Amino acid sequence: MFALIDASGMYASCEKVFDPSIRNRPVVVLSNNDGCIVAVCPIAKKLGIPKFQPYFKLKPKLDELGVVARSSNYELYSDLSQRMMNICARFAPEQHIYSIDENFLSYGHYVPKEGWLAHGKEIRRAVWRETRLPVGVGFGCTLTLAKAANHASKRISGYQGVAVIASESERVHILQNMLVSDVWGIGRRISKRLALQGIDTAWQLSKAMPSIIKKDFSILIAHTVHELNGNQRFSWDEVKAPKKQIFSTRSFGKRVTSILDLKQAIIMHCGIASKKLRNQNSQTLNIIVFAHNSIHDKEPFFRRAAIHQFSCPTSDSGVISSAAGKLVDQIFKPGIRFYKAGIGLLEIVDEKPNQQDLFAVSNDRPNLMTCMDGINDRYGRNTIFIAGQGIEQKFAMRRELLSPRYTTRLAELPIFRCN
DNA sequence: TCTGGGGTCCTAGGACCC
DNA sequence: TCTGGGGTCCTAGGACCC
Repeated sequence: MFALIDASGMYASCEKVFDPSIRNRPVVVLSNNDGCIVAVCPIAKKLGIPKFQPYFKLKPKLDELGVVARSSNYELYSDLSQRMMNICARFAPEQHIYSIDENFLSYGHYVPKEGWLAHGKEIRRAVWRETRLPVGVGFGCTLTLAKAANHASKRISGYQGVAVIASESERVHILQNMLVSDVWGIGRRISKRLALQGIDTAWQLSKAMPSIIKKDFSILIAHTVHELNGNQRFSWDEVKAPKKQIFSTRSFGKRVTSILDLKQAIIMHCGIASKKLRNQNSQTLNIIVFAHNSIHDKEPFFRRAAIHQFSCPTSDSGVISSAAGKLVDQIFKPGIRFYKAGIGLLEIVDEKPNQQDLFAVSNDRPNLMTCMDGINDRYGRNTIFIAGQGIEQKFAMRRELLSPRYTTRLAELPIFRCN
């Protein structure tokens, strides 16, 4: 059995934890640079506020409806996320953290003596008691069914936060009440094409012939059909597998026109991406650096990218940054108002501690990296960093509606007055 | 005044090779 | 009468996720 646990409207819920004054109000959270709405609390959802729309376009409507908007406060969300993940991990032998607000649990053949429903309720209670985050819990014998049950736990009436697919009747009931576009792995495009074949619900998709689905769509969608029928195709090891590519990209708070600013941004991304690389015990054989202006600006679209191949695999922030810095010289063009830049590590390999190569000399300093990661894990990201990323970044993102970092900064601790 | 997210994986098609 | 291979690498774009 697998479980999928996720926090509903995670970012918006986090904002409510330490600010009682907005608990009963509609709240939305914005993406980087206050660009788009990326999280909507249940009250705002009922008002019909859509996700992934530019904030400035919706602002008049939000003001009219009295919706509270907040900038993304990642420091707060990642801290609460860690607490939530730690609590969930207590309930099963294995956990996979799928995103900041979602995690899978794998139970193997274990069956809780209180039953799955009671077990799910206990997880929900524990997370609520210890973090004040509302979570949905779904159980199923495949990852896709666990996802479906999780969806049902929040969207189908009668479940109140916990849904279990352990019997045929429950499977049928949930899949029949679920749109095909809500199935894990079925997005907007595919569901439109499925609709042309008369497939509108998850149940109808589960009844389709996998061989025909494979021919008309892809092997992945055919796997999904099997998974909906309780036949596992997406394995635990696969979802836990290390990433094959790692990207770090961001739009700037204001347009960047100087090569120094662009270099600082790129080197900052190298720090973020190489840390992710080390966290999964991998190394990379190459790096791509890219930057472009905005399609919304008046100038013609400009985008350039450059790739560097390393002579031997590396995960050293310094080695990666210095290669990236040279690539910036290749892609920079004076006069371009850069809107976004980033890097990608494209060819990722497993770390081999004692790899011998007579001709390629590694410049990696694993001890230094371990030390740097240790300090940053303990004292917070960017306690120490590669100097090339600059100390005061002029292009830093706009976050005009930022709430305090209640749980990670002493100076920003919440204070409640009792009368 | 101006403003438009971030990440991962896959595939089709072009360019090139023999 | 009509017909023409097979492989690798790279890139842009599509699709999905949250």
